[in-house]
Amino acid sequence: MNNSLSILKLLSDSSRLRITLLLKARELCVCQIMGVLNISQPLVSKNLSMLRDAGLLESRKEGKLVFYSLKKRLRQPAASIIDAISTALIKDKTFLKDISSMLECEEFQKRTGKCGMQGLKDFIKSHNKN
Amino acid sequence: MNNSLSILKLLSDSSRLRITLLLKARELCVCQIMGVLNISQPLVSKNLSMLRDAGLLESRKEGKLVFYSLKKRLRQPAASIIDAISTALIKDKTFLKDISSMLECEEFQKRTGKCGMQGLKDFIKSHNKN
DNA sequence: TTTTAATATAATCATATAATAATATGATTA
DNA sequence: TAATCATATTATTATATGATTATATTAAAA
Repeated sequence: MNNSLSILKLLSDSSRLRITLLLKARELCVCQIMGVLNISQPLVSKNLSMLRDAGLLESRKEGKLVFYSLKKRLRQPAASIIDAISTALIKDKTFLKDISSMLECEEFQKRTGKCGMQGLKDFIKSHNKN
Repeated sequence: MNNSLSILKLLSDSSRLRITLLLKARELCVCQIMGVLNISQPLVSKNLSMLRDAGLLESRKEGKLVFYSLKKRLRQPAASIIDAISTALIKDKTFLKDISSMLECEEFQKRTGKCGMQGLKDFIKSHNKN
């Protein structure tokens, strides 16, 4: 029961749930996540390591960057819970905005060729105003 | 997203998850729940009203007693999350013990003919020692 | 080899929440 | 009607947790 409880507790936080749903769609590095969610870097790092410690995420280093992704084969009940939520949130406003911001991020990075935390944040901010 | 988050937060508490799983199996009154889980009456009442306010439970009065049960047709993602967890916990030690205590409660109440909070607690306590 | 960029960790603060104790309400029974 | 039982609510305390600031680490670039 403790395992189920800790999964539920992890996902019951807004930042961690949004991160989880983003990483279900695509592998992302820390700076991309903070750009998309517009939350501080330490908070992103802390939440990522909590999710990784619980066995939900895996990570790989690429130079300065650390890329995180949702594990392909999760244990139960994590797999079913995440499926249920992502199904329920398919048309959720916050989720759709996050995904949209993520795609904009990618485009931005292809153009600039680097992660660019501050530039990324500014980019997202100006994008969200429209 | 807020709805999903509040469901997750509600179920991420040990007492509330155990109550939810019990009520998935059977309708119970407040005193039965406190007897089975061995937690205080105010805590049971508070958690029950939180779960009911979130739309997970329904209740009916019968004299002094208030019986609670899990709604038959829950909304998503609550329905799928609860299904996932109860499936994952089918052989969970705590869950099985709770179910077993619940059945003992029933038998006790059939014999005595009343809810008998204190007697119930003592009964469960002595039962758990064996 | 100094910088700078990206990430992680530590310390702190503020808020939220679980749990308990005390009290109130409402319904049955003596 | 007084007493008791079952439940609900309120107040309070203790703990947990989210968020921020500051600092450390690691790697690339100047």
